[in-house]
Amino acid sequence: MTEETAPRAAARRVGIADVAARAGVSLGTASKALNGRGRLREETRARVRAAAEELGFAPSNVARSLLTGRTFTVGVITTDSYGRFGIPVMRGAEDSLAAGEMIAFLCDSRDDPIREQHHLRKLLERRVDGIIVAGRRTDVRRPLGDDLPVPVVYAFAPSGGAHDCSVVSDERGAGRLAVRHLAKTGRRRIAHITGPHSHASARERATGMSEALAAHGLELVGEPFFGNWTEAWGRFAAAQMLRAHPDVDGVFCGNDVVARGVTDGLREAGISLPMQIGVVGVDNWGLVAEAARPPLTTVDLGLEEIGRRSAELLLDAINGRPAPGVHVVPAHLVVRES
Amino acid sequence: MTEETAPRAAARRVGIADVAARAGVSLGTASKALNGRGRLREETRARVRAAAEELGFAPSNVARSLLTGRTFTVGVITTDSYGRFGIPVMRGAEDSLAAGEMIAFLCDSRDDPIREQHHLRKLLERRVDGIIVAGRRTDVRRPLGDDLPVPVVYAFAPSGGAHDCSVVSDERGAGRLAVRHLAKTGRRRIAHITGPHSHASARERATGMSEALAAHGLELVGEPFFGNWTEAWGRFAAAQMLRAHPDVDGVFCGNDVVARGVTDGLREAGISLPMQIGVVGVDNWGLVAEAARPPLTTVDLGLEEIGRRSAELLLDAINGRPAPGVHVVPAHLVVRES
DNA sequence: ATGAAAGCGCTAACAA
DNA sequence: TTGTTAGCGCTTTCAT
Repeated sequence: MTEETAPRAAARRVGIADVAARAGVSLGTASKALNGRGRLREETRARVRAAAEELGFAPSNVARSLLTGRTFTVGVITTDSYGRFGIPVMRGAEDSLAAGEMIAFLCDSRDDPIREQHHLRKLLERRVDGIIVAGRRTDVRRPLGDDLPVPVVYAFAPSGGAHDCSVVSDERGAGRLAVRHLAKTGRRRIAHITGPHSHASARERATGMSEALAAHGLELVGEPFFGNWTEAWGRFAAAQMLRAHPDVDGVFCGNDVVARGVTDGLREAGISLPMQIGVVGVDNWGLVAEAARPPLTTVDLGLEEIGRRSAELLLDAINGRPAPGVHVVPAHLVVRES
Repeated sequence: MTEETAPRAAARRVGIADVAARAGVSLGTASKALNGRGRLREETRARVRAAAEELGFAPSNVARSLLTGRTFTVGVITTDSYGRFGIPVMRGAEDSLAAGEMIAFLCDSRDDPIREQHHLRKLLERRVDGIIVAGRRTDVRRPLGDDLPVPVVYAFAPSGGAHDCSVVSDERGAGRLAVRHLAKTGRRRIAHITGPHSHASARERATGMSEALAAHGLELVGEPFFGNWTEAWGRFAAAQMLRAHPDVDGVFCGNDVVARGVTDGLREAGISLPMQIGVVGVDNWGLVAEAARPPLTTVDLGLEEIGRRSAELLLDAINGRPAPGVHVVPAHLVVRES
């Protein structure tokens, strides 16, 4: 067998005992030195640290956890297969967690309650310190379970449980921001093209829109166009709208995908954007908003911030300071060219 | 304090000792009963199981791990912030891992080696059984570290390490499949619009394309259009191409985003698709491919399969059957209307 | 300032 | 068939 093909021998695991031996101290002393506890001579501390360094010692979190009862680990259960909403939320959560030296298990429940319970069990067996449940719809969801031994924070999709902690986006605020922008840029005849009426987000955004319209002394042109969250629907509805209300000068779209369809539909109908009609979407989904012609002005729901807040609230709860209730993360406008 | 506002008391953790007590057996017996080892009367086994069930007992994986040295946990380090490539790979990996009752820690290195080493250390401290490193470019990457105490599998971005195990997509095969499809549907004057020449994937796909063209006795029309992975580039290049070679009847695009730009560019130049020109992309990125007009025929690189294979190979390595080398996952054509 | 020893929750070898 | 016991790798009293 040549050097070339020989599999590398697995490195033996170095324990704190090895470090202690090399530094010529007892096991307990080594522990104190490495963790900065107890009273030790600075020289000893340094010697131990050096030994640990040389040996490439990585303390076993599992042994430590067994003793302390904390794993510095949380579980994130996402219902949307790492989709449009779960991803930014996860990224934000990881951000906050890393700051607390914690790390996250990722589980995808695919919206299946059975799978969700399975993952819950796996997480509990691993003694996570807490759990974040990230949904994909803004509609209220059933709690993960009752009487769980660890705190839970619901992100994006709020829990229906009375004492639960949820972090959600400001859907109404998004509608208000969008319309306020249209009004401020001089649009007076505003229409609305959005997704399914069965989605809470579509309804809430429309409600926010109505509030803002009223605040500006405006009225919606025609009825809202409820449809689905596709570009094709956006194009179709834009054409229809143009036929029914040729004098529209602003369109608030329920999300960016629809907005992109709307811009395409309008442009292909000979409208010049944003001169004749202003369009505003919701989501600030880079890929869609930036590829649209013109690039979309849109409302960012702050998904990453939802993730960050969720993780922070979870850490607080883990540390004995729970903050039950629904926490709303503000939305903000991202102005591009539409 | 009313029932309504009282915070729910944290449920006390139930241990195997509680189960044993309730079942009226010793601690060791309870363990055997629950794990199906040793010789026990079936009645006893049932009694213990029942007790565990009633108490909602969840065995502590951390205690078990300390003893057995296995955590049934792996780490996934992704370099692309859960982006276009990391996500499907992760989903596939989770798939395979769940089958082995394993669970994954997710870390996002953001392509920063410092952050990567930090995460590596955290994972090692938690005694993961193995690690998957998911990249975002197909270019070769530097190994995670040498002499690591656990097996590592590189997904998508192969490792440069001689004894390492990598799972990659078949970029050349993708180019070949695309051209073969164009040729089979009667296209004879084929052009190529793609991303940056600096990307290995752009070069490899072009190479595969050339091979397939040669196999069909065809020659590329003009030089390949190297640019960037954007729709705007696709539109621009399409117009340019049309001017230089008005008789083109097929375009192989380096990816779906470019392909979508190309279809828009061609359509807006008055070409009817797919009658006059056939277009094929690469990626099968649903969002893009399905929203294009017409929906894109494209090559799927099998990203989820890469994730699944990676996890399987990792599990094999963990179980003492490493399979070093570069494993190629085949691509396949997805026919839509373009 | 340092060492010795107990114990976290579980499994497995050995005794009964 | 069941009970008893010795650790897994570490932290943390309590002695020294």
